[in-house]
Formats: sequence, C-alpha cells, structure tokens
Amino acid sequence: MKYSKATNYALHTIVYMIQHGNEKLSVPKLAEHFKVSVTYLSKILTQLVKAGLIESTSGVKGGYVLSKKMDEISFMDVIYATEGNGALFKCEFQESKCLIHQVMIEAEGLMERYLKDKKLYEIAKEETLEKE
Amino acid sequence: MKYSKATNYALHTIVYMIQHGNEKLSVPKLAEHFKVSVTYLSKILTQLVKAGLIESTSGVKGGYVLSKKMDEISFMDVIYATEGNGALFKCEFQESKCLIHQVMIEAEGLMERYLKDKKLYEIAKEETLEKE
DNA sequence: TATATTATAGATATATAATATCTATAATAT
DNA sequence: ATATTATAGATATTATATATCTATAATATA
Repeated sequence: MKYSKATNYALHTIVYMIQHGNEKLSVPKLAEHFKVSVTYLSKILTQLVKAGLIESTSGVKGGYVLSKKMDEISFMDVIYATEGNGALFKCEFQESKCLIHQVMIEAEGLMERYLKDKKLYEIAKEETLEKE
Repeated sequence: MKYSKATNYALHTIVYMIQHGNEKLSVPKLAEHFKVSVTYLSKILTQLVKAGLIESTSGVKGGYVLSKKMDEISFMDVIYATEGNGALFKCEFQESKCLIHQVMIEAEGLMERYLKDKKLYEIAKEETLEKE
C-alpha cells in the first residue's frame, strides 16, 4: 500500500496556496509550477473543493482560494479528500470483534492523530523562512 | 491506499499457528480453515518463508512451522513480508529535503513503531483465553 | 522403488485502482 | 461576444491485487 501521487500534489498545492497568501490561483498556473497536466490537476483540486478545503470560481480571473483559515488545514484533511476516509485495514472475518483488526485500527489511529494535529501552515511557514 | 487481503490472511495464519502450539500445519488445512484457495494461500505463505518468519518442509507430512520464537513475531514483521518495506509516501520533487515528505515519514514511523512493538503472540493468547 | 502428499515456481487471467488525457459544458470578467 | 476558467463525463493506459492452473521438486511411507 502506498499513498497516491494525487495526495502529494494535493498537499503541495495547499502549501503553495498558503505561501502565496491565499491569492486566487488558477489551475494553469499551478499545473505549470508543478509540471503536471492541467486536466489531471483539475481532478485533484475538484476533490479538495468537494471536501470543503478550497473554493472555486469559474470564468476569467477565476481560480481557487482556501475556504478555511490557513492555519486550520491539517495533513489529514487533505489525505481524507484524496484517499478517502475509510480504514486502511479491514478484516473480512469477524470484523470489529477481530483482535488483529483492533490492533491495526489502533496503529492507524496513531498516524491519523499525528496528521490531524499537524497543520500545513507549519510547513509553508518553514519553507518560506528557508528561502530568506 | 489500503492494506491488502494478503496481509490479513498472513496475520491470521501466524496467529493460528501460534494458537496451535507451532505444530506443523499444511496449506490444505490452513486454506480449509480460512475458506480460501490452496494456491492463493501458498503464494502468501511463500512470502512469509522468504521473509524468514516461517519454515517449510515439502512432501508427505510436510507443512509450515514458525522459524522464530512465538513471542518475537511482530505485526510489522508480517506486514513487511506482504506489503514490502518501502515508505508509504514518496515526494517526487525534492525527495528527502521535502518538509511534507518528512512529516509523512514521521507519521508512518508512529504506526510502524507501534506495530513493531506489538507481537502477534499477545493476540493469539487473548483469543485462546476468550474461548475458555 | 512407486506413490501420494506437499511446497514452490511460472504462466496466465481477472478485477480494481491509479494515472492521465480528451472533449464538452457551464460560469464569468471584460 | 469572447476569452478564460472550473467541472463533468468518457475513455485510455498502466500498475497492482486477487486468483487460478499447471508443472516441478521434495519427501514420508507403503
């Protein structure tokens, strides 16, 4: 099991938006920066819209802005949007009564809690500082 | 991203072997118990052999036994065998210098450390107790 | 030694998910 | 009216997971 590339693009896009002070950004600009096709990145950003992380406006001068406060968006918010929010491990046999299942869920929980607590704002800020 | 069914079968098989006091067990017997095809389970068990978790003997009265002490096999040992031991998240861009990458690796680490510390023996023992 | 039983390897088939592109449509600033 | 943008739908291409089949090698035992 692996995180998808889409998740990587999504995380980087949000960081990029934060670093640009949440000015409205279009897919063509974002796609150019990340060297990825416009249509492909569009699909990913639409997922972020549906998850309520960003907002879109069509037409000339359209594009995307963050729909939450910059410092509220967590890694996990983005990952849920691109990977889904189902459990990583499912036991077909006894389901919730399965002790193996319970251990795996607990392990996932550790990762999730860390990623829920970790905001993309922290990263964006650090990277900006590094450039100075 | 999801854990594969193979991982679930592998974890359950090891627990089953522990619960049976590490007596030699054949694939036909294991497959019958888990209601899964012999050939499919074979592939999974061969992965466990290659990972050094179990040992096989061919021929009549052949089968599998654990190659480590029962209480030393961790969840992570099994997961590495079936899922591979590469990182779950890779950033194509700046690789190791990427701050997003670093956070994701840290998060994975939490899950991995928990699963390395958690031994299948604990589960096997608990389930046995429940039956009594 | 012959036979039955078992693990392993290789080939193949199918299903599902990830990656990616193309086209058409709807929305909007100028 | 036009150009620009997001969205939706269809489709194509890989890659991975799931699964089966067949052949081969190893081994206990009759």
